Amino acid sequence: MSGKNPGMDMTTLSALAEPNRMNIVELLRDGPMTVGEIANRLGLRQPQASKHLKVLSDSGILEVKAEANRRIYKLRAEPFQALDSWVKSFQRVMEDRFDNLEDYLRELQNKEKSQDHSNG
Amino acid sequence: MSGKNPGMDMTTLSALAEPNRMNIVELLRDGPMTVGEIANRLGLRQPQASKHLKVLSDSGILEVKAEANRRIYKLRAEPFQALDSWVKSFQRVMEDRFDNLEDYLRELQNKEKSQDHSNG
DNA sequence: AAGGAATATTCCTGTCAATGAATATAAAAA
DNA sequence: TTTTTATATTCATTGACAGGAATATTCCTT
Repeated sequence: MSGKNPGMDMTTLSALAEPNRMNIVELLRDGPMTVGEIANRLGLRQPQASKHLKVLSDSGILEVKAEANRRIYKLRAEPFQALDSWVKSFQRVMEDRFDNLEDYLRELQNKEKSQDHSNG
Repeated sequence: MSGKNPGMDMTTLSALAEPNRMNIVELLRDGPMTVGEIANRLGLRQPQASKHLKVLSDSGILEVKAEANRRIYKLRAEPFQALDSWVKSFQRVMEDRFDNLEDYLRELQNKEKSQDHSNG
């Protein structure tokens, strides 16, 4: 219960941290697209495209709609919202304590003195 | 020149897409911290901590301040701003074409007809 | 029903990156 | 100057994961 909440879903990040997958995500800005179209536009082989799309779907970044033979992939809003709030929470923190570095240095100095080994 | 701008720096993402590094970043919400303190609090060995900190620094997520013996690491605002604008650009796009899926389906149908192989 | 198109899955292989252990470097303390 | 503290770096090992090739599956077309 002592919330050590990582907050951000790691699968989202690791899914995006791969060039081809990032390219897919960027491509899908243009709207929903079939596997074949994605593979063509990005110069990927169909199986690799499918694999990357699976990773992206599993992580919740994309969703699929089966249309007969085709599978149409499109972006999902949720993970981007999650990323957004995560980033914002950091921006807030950084505004506050923007440069407590000097405070921290003084803390360090004090600790030194409190555990002072010199015989005074 | 034909701007195929990935926009988002991949090193930022891949740096964050590793649990220990994410933990470090989360920990540094509390403010700047030395290597030893980070290692202790996260139960990491010092060398591993240093290595992860190097990755985070190289990617621009952290910056170091050398203070005598110690190295004090702290968060940098810039990569979070970059992430923020990247995410926002997506949110805008998704608001617009939120569900052009049906449009796309009709496009598909049309293409089928235009490249119709039946003898008319 | 047969053939073909679109997509997914499996298996293998190579590569990269995280880990552990040991060691190097730098500064502080004695 | 020797020792100790704090941190970085090197090297070898290992595990995860992306790519390639082949194949399975599903649906459409004829």
